[in-house]
Amino acid sequence: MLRECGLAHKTIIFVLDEFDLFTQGKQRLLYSLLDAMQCVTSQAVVIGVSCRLNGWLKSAYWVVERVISCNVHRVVDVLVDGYLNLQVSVEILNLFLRVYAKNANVEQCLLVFEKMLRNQLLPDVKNCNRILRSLRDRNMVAKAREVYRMMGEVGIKPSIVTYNTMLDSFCREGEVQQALDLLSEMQRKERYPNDVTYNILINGLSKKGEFNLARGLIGEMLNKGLEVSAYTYNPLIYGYCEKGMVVEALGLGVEMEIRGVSPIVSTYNTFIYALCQQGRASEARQWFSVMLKKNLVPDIRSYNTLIYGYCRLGNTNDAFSLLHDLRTGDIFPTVVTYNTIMDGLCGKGELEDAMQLKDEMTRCGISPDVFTYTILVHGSCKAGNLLLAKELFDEMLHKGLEPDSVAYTTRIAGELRLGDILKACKLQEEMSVKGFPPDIIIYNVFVDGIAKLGNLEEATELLHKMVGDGLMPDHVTYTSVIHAYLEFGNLKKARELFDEMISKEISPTVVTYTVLIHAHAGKGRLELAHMYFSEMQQKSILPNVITYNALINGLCTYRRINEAYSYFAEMKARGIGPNKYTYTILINENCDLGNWQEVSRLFKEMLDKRIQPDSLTYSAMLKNLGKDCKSHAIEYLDFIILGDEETSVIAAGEADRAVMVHFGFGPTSYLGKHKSLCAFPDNTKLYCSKHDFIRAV
DNA sequence: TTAGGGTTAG
Repeated sequence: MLRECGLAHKTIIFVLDEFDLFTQGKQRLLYSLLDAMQCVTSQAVVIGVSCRLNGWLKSAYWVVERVISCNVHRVVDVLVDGYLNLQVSVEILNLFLRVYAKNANVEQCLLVFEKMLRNQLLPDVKNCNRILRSLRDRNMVAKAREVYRMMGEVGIKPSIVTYNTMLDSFCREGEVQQALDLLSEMQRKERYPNDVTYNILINGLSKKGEFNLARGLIGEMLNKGLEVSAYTYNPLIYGYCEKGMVVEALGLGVEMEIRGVSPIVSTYNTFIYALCQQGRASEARQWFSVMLKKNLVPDIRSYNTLIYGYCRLGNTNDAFSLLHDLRTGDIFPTVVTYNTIMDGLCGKGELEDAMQLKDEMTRCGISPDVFTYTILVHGSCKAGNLLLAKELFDEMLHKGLEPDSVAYTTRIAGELRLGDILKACKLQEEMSVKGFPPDIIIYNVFVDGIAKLGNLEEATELLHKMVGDGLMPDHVTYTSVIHAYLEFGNLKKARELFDEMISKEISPTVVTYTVLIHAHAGKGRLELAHMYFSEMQQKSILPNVITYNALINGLCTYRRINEAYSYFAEMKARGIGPNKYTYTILINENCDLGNWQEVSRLFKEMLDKRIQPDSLTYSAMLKNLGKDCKSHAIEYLDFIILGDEETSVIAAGEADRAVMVHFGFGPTSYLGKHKSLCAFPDNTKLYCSKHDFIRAV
């Protein structure tokens, strides 16, 4: 049964018989023995080792796991001191290394490793690799290098796994050159790289943006007849996507298929994420379908990513329908799923719906986390409901959730928006105490907040003072102050700050140029606006839809509509899609000019492009209608409303207000079921579906 | 390899 097998000083070593070990009674005995002996004497140690030849390691592993879970670490000392047969000691110590590595206890791993080496006991290379992997996962590359060196010194021959782990460590640190050096060393030692080696290097190179070198390695793999898999292509695809090079990424997808390499779920998830980030949710959805056609099962990440894509576009309806889809499958939504939709709702100003979703997730057993609260605090601030923001922040604290720097920053930005600089400063001090020293973002929040409140000099001072905290103002800091000066009408001072920014070699961005163009064009300084517009392009800073809108708006304001139209054409030609702002600006101008046919054409064009007009678009169209005409429109509205159960609650007399209430609700479904909306003074008709019309009015 | 904080337009 229980055999005493060695007694030295106060140390007792027992060996358990395999048969007994697996009976429940014996397991209990072992536990109580461990407990008891630990209480009686700290040096009392139990090691159960099955001495049967078949499967003895498994049983011993089981015992070592228990010994470790009972914190009887001193067993190691007994073993290295040589109380047991050397061979058995090494085997058991290897088990300790294995269990410690499995428990991610790097400190104990290193301790055992070093003790073994000091006593000329050589650990198995597999366990050395386990230690190296733990160190890699903790980004302890220097220590990993030391272990690797010690292995060499005592003559533990590295395996291919050793090399691959070290290569991965170097790559994760961004030390691709060191990785390549090690590759040469491998080849010198005739340790030939395998597919994993190449995959790791391709990953490292892709992260550095060295796409051509990475692609070259794929070529090398093929030449050597090594297996090229999705794990080879994924890092490269991910690297391209991260740089926004979706065309190249998708091209690699095609290349994979040609070479007979099957993409896996994560490959498609990468495509989906990249497309969603660029606002191309419909294309992302197509990849989702491709995945299904290939009998691959989308995971929660696929769903979360696509939901994110829809939310980015403000399309929360499709996001909700995906939430429903995944529930009907075997996949369960996570806190990320809910947070994503809640952020989408907040972005549209639908705070109440977001709050409801918070209740719903709680009912489903998913606890709101710091992200959830930050999203809602941000949403409440945006909606101007600072009281709710405070309540939510406090609720987060009461639940024992620790706000991180993002949560604090969000709250501070809210206080500043409402003008409470003192409260903002207090929160910032609290943040510092909690170990979040001011970063560039918190400075930018203060600079922008203070500037927007009209304290321009104070903001400028803060911009110059942050250097004292070791933080350099960046393009956002300068853009904020420049923007504030422009808004308060001091164009000259704004231009001076812009020059200062350039002289400090802080590169302006499209946002910087856009605020300058917007202000100058809006104030009739069209030549300067044009100057900035061409200057940015000389610097390869590409204008976006907002830049064009700023220009078009200025040109319209100063009745230079032909030039406005030529920019309108230019942006389309450059693939920059006009949005609801662009159309509203042009519709507004054409209404002022009485070009009703053009208004009608523009309105139809935007609906055709599935761009949802909002209250300002409709106000622009309705503002110049004669009273008769307006009442005609409202009569028509009544006619439609009366036939519609859902909206019939709106009293006919309140139709005008109802118009405003229903503006901007959800996506327009322009189904081509035309009905006339209203007639302009020259009898031009505006057409849209009944559905749109109700939304509009 | 999915979610949150800072600068832009009607």
